[in-house]
Amino acid sequence: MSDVFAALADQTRRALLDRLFVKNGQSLTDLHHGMAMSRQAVAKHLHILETANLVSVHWQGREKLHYLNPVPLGEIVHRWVGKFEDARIAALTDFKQQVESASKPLPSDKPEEKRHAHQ
Amino acid sequence: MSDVFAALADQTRRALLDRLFVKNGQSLTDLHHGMAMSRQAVAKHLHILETANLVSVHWQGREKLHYLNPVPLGEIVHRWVGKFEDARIAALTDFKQQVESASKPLPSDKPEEKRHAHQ
DNA sequence: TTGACATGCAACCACATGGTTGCATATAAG
DNA sequence: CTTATATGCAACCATGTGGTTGCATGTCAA
Repeated sequence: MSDVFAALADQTRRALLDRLFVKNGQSLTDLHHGMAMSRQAVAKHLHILETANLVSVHWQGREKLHYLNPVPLGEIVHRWVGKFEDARIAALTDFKQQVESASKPLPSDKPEEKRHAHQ
Repeated sequence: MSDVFAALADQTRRALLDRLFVKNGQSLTDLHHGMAMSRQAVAKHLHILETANLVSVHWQGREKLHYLNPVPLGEIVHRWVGKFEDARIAALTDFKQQVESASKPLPSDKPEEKRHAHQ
């Protein structure tokens, strides 16, 4: 779970996933091509994606082909994000209720970055 | 974008979001209560969530109340998950095509963790 | 068999991250 | 006014992370 989010937190790894979107089943050398870092750095990123189960691997002779694995994202993230999605409307309503019941005028209809006297 | 994923990559921060999910609009002290770390550590985490726009803030006297902001999650993550979702079927098809065109028998109908002679 | 190619492993390094403590400041309460 | 409360800021520290380089190993092609 943390693995998936952590894997996605890196720009390079998202770029690798993007490249696999465009063309699935690429080797390390393929994916390294055009990247501004060493092959080993790319290999490390791919291993992280593999561990997070976002990429599956298939050996073919001396080449290790990388494939997108969309399943864990669909399962795990959807469940998490879904939770918040459901709360989307409720959150706004709750905010109004809570702030109004605290007898303070509403500065906006959404909890924005209203800086107070502090800092 | 990276901010959102990075913010979610930490267990403590997800726990904080969970607590705000249960009860929205809590102060730092509220959220610190029961956590096995210093108040300042919690404050740092909250600031990261604030920066990632996952939490909005509203000052009320000397209290800083924290509110869930589900919008960026909905927008950014959904877009990414959707991308994977769309590629779900395509990935399987692509894999079959590519492996078969490489004149190798298909070991399974999905690119699983088939370990080869390596390692 | 020999050489080129694709990958893996390990040591190392700079910087980011998550945590601490101490102290300062603003607000509420007596 | 004084004191307690809620938060912020800054220095500091251990560990994790993203990158490097060098070398070893497995596989394909002459």
